[in-house]
Amino acid sequence: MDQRQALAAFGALSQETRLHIIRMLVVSGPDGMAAGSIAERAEVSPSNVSFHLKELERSGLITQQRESRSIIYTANYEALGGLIRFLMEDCCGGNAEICAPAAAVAACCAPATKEELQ
Amino acid sequence: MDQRQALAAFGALSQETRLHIIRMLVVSGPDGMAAGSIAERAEVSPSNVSFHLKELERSGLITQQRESRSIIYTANYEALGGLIRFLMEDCCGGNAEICAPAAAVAACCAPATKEELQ
DNA sequence: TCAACGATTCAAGGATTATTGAAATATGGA
DNA sequence: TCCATATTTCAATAATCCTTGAATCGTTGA
Repeated sequence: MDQRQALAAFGALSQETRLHIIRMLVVSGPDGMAAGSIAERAEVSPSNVSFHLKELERSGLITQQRESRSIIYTANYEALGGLIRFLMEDCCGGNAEICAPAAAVAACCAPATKEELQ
Repeated sequence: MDQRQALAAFGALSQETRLHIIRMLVVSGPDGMAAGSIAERAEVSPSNVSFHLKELERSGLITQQRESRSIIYTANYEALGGLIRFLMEDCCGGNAEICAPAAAVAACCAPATKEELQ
């Protein structure tokens, strides 16, 4: 993830509806969610959700794929991980005081595999 | 860090000049930087840097303190760490696939202390 | 082919954010 | 007190973003 992508991703996450959408999509995993379901659960109009989904896709945080009549949106785990990494390394310079507590949090809920730790 | 603060922080980081400022302030550490020095190194006008510094302060990512004629701005390490934590836990639900690689990065450059790992 | 469904696009309007330069404020020293 | 320095505030303009509802597009099944 380069700076250009990070700026777009930060902008995407700075809006309440979009942050809500990202959360839902992370929870729903690889199956993703149809635009209509997202609109319903986020309680926004179809055209409004479409606007925000486009913004999120532009930032690379989600991807779409058509499935019959529906369009299924899925969180891009790699991009989200890349953004966290950008925030830690590129933005905060790997500063221990900033990153160590965050790393501790991650270590608690999801220990990294050997491969990932190399 | 609650959602309201996180939204403001993401918005603050979504602008090139402000991201640049945060980077500089993280590097300069507890000593911080005077508004004038920031403006000079970021190559923006004093009034423009003042606008962005106010925005960053409003988001909680930096703090200010007057030192004689200068106003010194300092990165708020706690807030930055809190934002990373928010991104991992609240936004990404502690998802292993997303958080583990990021945790690995942090583990490389700045191992957490025993206390932080508890 | 036609109607219904799921979703996007478009245009208009309002709201927020960014930039600029001039004026104002606060501080310290002569 | 007066001037210079460091910075902010203000007003005006430009640019971007958000919301809304109507129109459009692609897909499916009758």
